[in-house]
Amino acid sequence: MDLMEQETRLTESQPVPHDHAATPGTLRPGGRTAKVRRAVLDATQDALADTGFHALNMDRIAASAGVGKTTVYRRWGSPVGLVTDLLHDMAEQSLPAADTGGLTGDLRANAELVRDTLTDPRMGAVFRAVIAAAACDEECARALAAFYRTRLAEWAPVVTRAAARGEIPGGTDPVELLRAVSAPLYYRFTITHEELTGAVTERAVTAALAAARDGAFLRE
Amino acid sequence: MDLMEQETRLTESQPVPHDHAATPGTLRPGGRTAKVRRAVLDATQDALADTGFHALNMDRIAASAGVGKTTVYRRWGSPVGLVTDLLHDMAEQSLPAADTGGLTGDLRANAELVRDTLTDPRMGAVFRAVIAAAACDEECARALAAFYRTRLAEWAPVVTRAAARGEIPGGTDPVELLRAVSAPLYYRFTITHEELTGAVTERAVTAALAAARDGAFLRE
DNA sequence: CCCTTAATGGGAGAATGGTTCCGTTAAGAT
DNA sequence: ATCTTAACGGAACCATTCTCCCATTAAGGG
Repeated sequence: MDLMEQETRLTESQPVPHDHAATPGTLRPGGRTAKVRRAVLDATQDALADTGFHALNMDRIAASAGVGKTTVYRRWGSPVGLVTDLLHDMAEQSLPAADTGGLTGDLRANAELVRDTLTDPRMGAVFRAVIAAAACDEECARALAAFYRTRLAEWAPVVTRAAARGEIPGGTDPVELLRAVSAPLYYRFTITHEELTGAVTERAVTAALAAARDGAFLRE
Repeated sequence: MDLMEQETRLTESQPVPHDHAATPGTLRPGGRTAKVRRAVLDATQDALADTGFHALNMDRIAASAGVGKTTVYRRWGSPVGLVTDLLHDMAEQSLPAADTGGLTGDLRANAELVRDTLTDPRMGAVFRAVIAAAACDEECARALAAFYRTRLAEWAPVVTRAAARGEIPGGTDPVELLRAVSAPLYYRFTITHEELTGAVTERAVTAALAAARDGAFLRE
C-alpha cells in the first residue's frame, strides 16, 4: 500500500498538476482514500474483463465504483493511469511458487499457472488489456515489467534448486529459463492469438528444459 | 489489392452498415479509391510511429492524408479498422527468407530480421501499436494472426531443408521451431519491454536449436 | 472532543471525437 | 463521347469525454 501511484498523468508535464496536495492519496491515506482506491481498481478490473481496454472509460468506472468522477480523474488521470495502478496492485498480491521436487514438475506447474491465468475468461481479458495499455504508455510499460520481475523472482528458486540437484548446468540463469517457458505461451496469447492447449504448455516446458540442459541459458 | 477490408466496423452489428454500396472500395476500386487507401494507410503508419495507438485519431489521419474525414469514417470506421487494414496491407509486402546454407545461419538471419524490425524506431512503434490494437479487437487480432501465418510460411522452407540435410530430426514442425525463435524476442518486446540485444537474439537461436535437435518440436 | 485541511463529489461548461446530410467528382459501362 | 452511379469531401450537427469550480465530508493532530 505504499508504492501506489507516483504520478497519475504524464500527457501534461506541468510541475504542479493539481490545485493543492502533491499527489492525492499519499499524504492522507486514511480509510476513505483506501476504500476509494479499492473500489476503483475493482471496477477497473471488472471493466477490463467485460469490455477490454479500448472501452475503458473514466466516467463509467467512477459510476460503477460508486465514486465521484472528479476523484477518478484527479487520482488516476486517464485509462492508462488506472491500468498502471491496477498493475501495481496486482504485483503486491503474490502467490508462492511450486515445489514438486523436480524441475520438470516445477516448470510444468509454472507453465500451467500461466496457461490457467491467460485462458481464464476474466484474467485473460485483464492481461490482454494490461499488455495493450503497456504498449500505449511508457509508465504503464514499466509497471508491467515490474510485475513480471516480481513474479519471476518468486519462481527463480525453482531453478536454483534444480541446479543444486544437478538437473541442469550450474551457471544457468534462472530468470532466463523461466522466460523461455513463458515466452511461447505469451507469444501465442499476444501475437498469433492461438488457443493455449495442454500440448502447447507441455511443449514449452520440454523445449525450455532441453535448451537448459544444453547450456543455452548459462549466465554470461 | 483484392483482399482489402471486408467489414470495417463491428462495434455495430447492423446488416447494412452504410447508406448504399456494401463496402466502399470493393465495387469500384479505380485509381482514386486506391490512391485514397494508399494515402490513408501511409498516414496511419506515420501516426502510429509518431504517437502510438492510443493517440490514433480519425480526424487527424484524414487531415494528414489529405482526404475527407467522411471517407475515412466510411471506409474504416474506427482506429482499429485502420490498423486492421494496415495489417492486411503489410501482409502483402513480403520479403523472402534467408538461405545461408545452414540452419543456424538461417535462424540467426530470421532472429536478426525480427530484432531489426522491432528495434527500428518506426517499425517498432508500428508493431507495438498493431499488437495493442489486436488486443482490443477480434477482427484486428485475426489480421495480425494472418500476417504472421504468412511470414512464418515464407520461412518454413528453411527448416524443411535443414531436416532434409539431417541437421534436425525429420518430423520437426517448421512453424513450431520458428515460433520458438521469435517467442523470446516478442516476449521481451511486449511483456517485459527489455532491450533486444544481440545476445538475446543469439540465445533465442541457440535455445531453439538445442530444443529442436532434442526433438521438442516434432510434429505430433 | 474539536479544529484544520486533504480528499471527495456534484454539476456546469468546454473540447474533442464521431455522425449525418447532401452536393461534387470521376470510375466503369455503353 | 456520354451516362450512370460509386465514392469522395465540406460543413453542420450530435454525443461523449474531459475539466473546472466550489461545497461537503472525514482523516489526522492537538
